[in-house]
Amino acid sequence: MNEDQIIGALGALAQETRLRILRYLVTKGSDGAPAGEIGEAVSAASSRASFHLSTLSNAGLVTAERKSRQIIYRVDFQAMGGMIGYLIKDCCNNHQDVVACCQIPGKC
Amino acid sequence: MNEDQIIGALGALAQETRLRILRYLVTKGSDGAPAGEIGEAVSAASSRASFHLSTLSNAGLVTAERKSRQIIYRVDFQAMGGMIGYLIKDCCNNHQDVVACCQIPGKC
DNA sequence: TCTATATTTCAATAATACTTGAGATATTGA
DNA sequence: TCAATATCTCAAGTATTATTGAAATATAGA
Repeated sequence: MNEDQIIGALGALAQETRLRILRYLVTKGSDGAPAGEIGEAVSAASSRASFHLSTLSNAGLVTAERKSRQIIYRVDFQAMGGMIGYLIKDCCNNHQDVVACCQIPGKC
Repeated sequence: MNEDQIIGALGALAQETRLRILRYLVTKGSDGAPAGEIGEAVSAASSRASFHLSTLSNAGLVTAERKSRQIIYRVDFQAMGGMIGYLIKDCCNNHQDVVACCQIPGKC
């Protein structure tokens, strides 16, 4: 992941509706969820949900797969891991305070 | 860390100049660096550096301490860890693909 | 083919964020 | 107190992003 991708991914998550969409999709795991259900879950009209879903998709954090009339969105956990790994390693240089927060359950 | 704080922190990092400032400050560790030096390091005029530094500071990701005429900025590694820990735990629910990226050196 | 469903795209508007340069504030030392 | 240094604040202009509702596209089934 390069700097532009990281900035895109961080920017994609730095928005209330999109962060909620991502968290909702995390609960759905590999099943994912269709756009309509996602919009309802985060109380967003269809065009608004679509806009935010494509922002997340452009940032590479979610995938989209058409299944008949619906489009199923899923979290790309590898991409999330890539972004978070970049923050820990490249950005924070594995600083012990950061690593501790990420490894010790209940800490931070 | 609550949702608003996370969004603030993510938004603060989702900008080229600020991400570079943070990375520069990481290399400076607990010594930190004064605003002028930071601005020079990222090729930003003083008012621009000041704007981005206060954005990072408002987000809680860096601290500011006046030392005579200079203001020394430092990364708040605990805050960085808090943000990253939130992403791993609360947001991604400790999904194995995410955790693997963060723990296995060289992975992702 | 017609109709209903699911989602996206578009245009207009509103809200936020970024950059620039000028001027203000804080601190130090002569 | 005065001048120099370091940084911040402000206002104006520009750019980017978000919201809304209407219209377009894609798919499925009668």
